[in-house]
This record gives sequence, structure tokens and C-alpha cells, in this order.
Amino acid sequence: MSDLLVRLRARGWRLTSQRRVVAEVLDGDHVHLTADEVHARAVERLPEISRATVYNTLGELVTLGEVLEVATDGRAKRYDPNAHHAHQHLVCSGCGAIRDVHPQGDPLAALPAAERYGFVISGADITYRGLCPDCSR
Amino acid sequence: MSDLLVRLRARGWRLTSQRRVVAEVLDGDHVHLTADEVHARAVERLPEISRATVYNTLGELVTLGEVLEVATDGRAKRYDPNAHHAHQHLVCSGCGAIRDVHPQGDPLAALPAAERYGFVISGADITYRGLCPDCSR
DNA sequence: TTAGTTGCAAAGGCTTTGCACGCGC
DNA sequence: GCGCGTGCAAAGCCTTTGCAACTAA
Repeated sequence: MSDLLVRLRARGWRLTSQRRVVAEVLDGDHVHLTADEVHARAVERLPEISRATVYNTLGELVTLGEVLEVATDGRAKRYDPNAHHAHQHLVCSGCGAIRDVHPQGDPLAALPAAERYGFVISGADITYRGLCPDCSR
Repeated sequence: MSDLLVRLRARGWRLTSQRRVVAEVLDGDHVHLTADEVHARAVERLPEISRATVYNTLGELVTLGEVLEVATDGRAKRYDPNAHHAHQHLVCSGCGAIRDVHPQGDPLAALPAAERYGFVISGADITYRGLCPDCSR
């Protein structure tokens, strides 16, 4: 059983075939899928799984901190299974593809106290915009 | 006439009362409004303006680079009229308030060529997450 | 057994579109 | 007058919800 499923069971998750399949889809491929893409891949393994269940499951995984929700400027949210390793995103303005990247340095260092306006800063999300190799041709 | 309207007319925009009102709403207040909020404020000045026209106009302003679209994790996109001054955003995790900030240095410098995976990078959007003074009390 | 989960279908929020009328140039 | 812009309403996309049937523990 995957690490993800082990952690979920440890938190008292009822393990159903649907949840197992969603977890496997996310675990198997470190790509950033939309809910609908997760559903499409899940259906290949479990034909009767519903969209609602996929949405419910993804929402729970986000709440539990196992998966990150990535809202790009596109339409559908994407889900990032790489929640346990700090990273930032590279988003293709052409096709919406997302890649994980690991910039150097601490982005918070770029924001001096005078620019914090009394906020207690907890983190920074960086989205690098550009064109992927395919779209830049 | 506002700078914004001057620029738009220079680009051949047909100047209608609807477009003038949308431009005035954005120009008058450097807050980050949703399309619906823009519509609500526009209606105060021009009661018959339709949502479709507001959406069309905002979309054109984004295409022309006069306004930025900001997709936060919430539901509706927000429109940022401050497109001519590079800046980043400070978002309160408590109440959702957004503030413009101006970090030091070039965020692109933190992404070495080895981390670009063949993408042609055009920019970086940084969202600092934290709690505003009110919410951190 | 039984509380939590699922599937279905319908509703919901936000945005876009098709088309006839209106208006800036 | 021409052609773009507008308003309306309907459709579209993505997501959530209500509820009866189901099932893991």
C-alpha cells in the first residue's frame, strides 16, 4: 500500500475502492491533473466511480494537507500530489501544463519588514509564467 | 479623461459610455475587484450596463495589458488595475484581503537555467500568504 | 450494525456565446 | 451608413449538494 494510503488509514479514513483508486492516480504520476482528469484516469480502473466522489475525495485530501490545490489563471483547478516537498510552479501560458520547480533562496527574504504592512507572513507561492517547449515552437 | 482612456483611444478603441464607466471604476479605486463587483459599481453610474459587457470589456483590458487577472484560490477572478507597475500580492489567509507589495530583486533570478526545463519564461507572480493585522489578533 | 461513503441528478456560481438592435465614428 | 459594441437570455464549464442505496469496519 502506498505511503499516502498508509497515512490516510492512520487518520481514520475508511478505505473504499474509490478512494484507493483516486490515491493511486495521484500517487502514480507526479503531474498536476484537473479533477476531471483524475476522474478520467480513475474510471479506467474503476468504471463506475462518479465525478462527485472524485471531487469529495480530492477536497478531503486537500483539507488533510496531502494534496495542494493549484489555482492557475485557467479554468479548472489542478491538484498537486507533491505536498510534502516545498516547491514552486512553472505554468505554460499556452496549454496550461504545470511543472514543479525548486528555485534557489528563500522568497520571503525578498520582502523586507517595511513591505509587510503588519502581516504575519507564513509563506510564498511563486508561479513562473512562460511557454513550454511544445508551445514555444 | 483618465490616462487609461487616453491610451485606449490611442489604440483605436471605440469609446462607449459602458467602456468609459468600466474604466472609471477600475481607475478610481486601486482595489482588486471581481467582475461582478465591477458590474455592481458600474451599474451605479450606468444602470442599464450588462454583465456581458463588463466581462467583454475586462477581457479586452486584460488582452491589452491594461489590467491583470488575479486568480486566487477563491472562486471568482479579480482584476488588478495596477498593471503598469510591477508588483506582487500579499493575501490574508483569514479575510482574503489583497495588498500590493514590491519585493526586492528579480524573482526570475532565483530560477536557474537548469530549473527551466526548456520553458521560455516571461514572468513570475508571487503571492505572499499570511494574516493581516486584524486577523492575526 | 451503523455511520460514513457512494452515485445520480439537479442545482449553483462564474463566465461565455448567439443574435438582433443600437450607436460611435 | 457601416461595422463594432451592447443587452438579453441561454448555454457552458466546473463544482457542490441532496438524498436514497450501499458497504467498510
